[in-house]
Amino acid sequence: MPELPDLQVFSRNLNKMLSGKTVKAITVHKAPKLNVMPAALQDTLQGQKLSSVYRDGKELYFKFSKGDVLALHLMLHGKLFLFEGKNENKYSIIEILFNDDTGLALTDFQGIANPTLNPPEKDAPDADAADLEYLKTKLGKTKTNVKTVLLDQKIIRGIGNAYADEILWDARISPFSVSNKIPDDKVKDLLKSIHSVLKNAEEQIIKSNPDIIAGEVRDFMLIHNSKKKQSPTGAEILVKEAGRKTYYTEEQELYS
DNA sequence: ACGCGTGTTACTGT
DNA sequence: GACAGTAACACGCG
Repeated sequence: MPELPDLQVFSRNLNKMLSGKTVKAITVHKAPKLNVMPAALQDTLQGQKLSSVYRDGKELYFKFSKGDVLALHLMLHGKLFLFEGKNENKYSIIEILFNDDTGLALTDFQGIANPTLNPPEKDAPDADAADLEYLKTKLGKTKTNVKTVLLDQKIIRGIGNAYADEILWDARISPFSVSNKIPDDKVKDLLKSIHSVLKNAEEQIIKSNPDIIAGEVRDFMLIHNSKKKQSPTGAEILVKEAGRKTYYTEEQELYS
């Protein structure tokens, strides 16, 4: 369930806690989508020092001293746990044991969180880094509603269902707006909101959960929040059910 | 106690 | 081919 701001905070905390440690062993418990054989993964990473941990799109990247990267995608329910000695966590996907006998385990009861060794570089910019020209061009090319575009990881990476709603409310654009009908100055607002909503969320999470490495924090959400009935400016919050839920208000302009 | 929720892929239908 | 809609993964949490 974690989204970009959560992952950003996890990555910073993991970087602080783990970088500098050397890999003693990798154990693959259940990772049918892993792109290499478990033995090859172990061979590659064993003995390498963890140089840094960072976020890339919705994945956590663990970069090692020889340049290899292990990417972890948490999907809906992936959770990270630190352990000492032996990993006792249920639903383990993969675990990394370090030379000092501490380790990191990725778990997922659904079994869909997945590791990738040396993932190919992605074309789509991260939400943090997307610029206005790019966004204008991409939106101009599609008739899909704008929320679908924000969620499309091939266009812009890192935004999930909940933050898409927060961002669109912040920009006062209806999630059902037709992408190529949104005027340029509104696209500018949208980009501003992408950056500010995500940044603000990250700050809120750090403030309330400075050491978090798993789970999610969303009680500060203004619109995508089932506990709230009204937006901060007093409009009734509406909910549209379509697989994932979309929360919005009539304050948001519909371009169509 | 039971309903809600998150991402991705794969597939059907228009 | 573009786009919409749906199911599946299967449990933790409040």
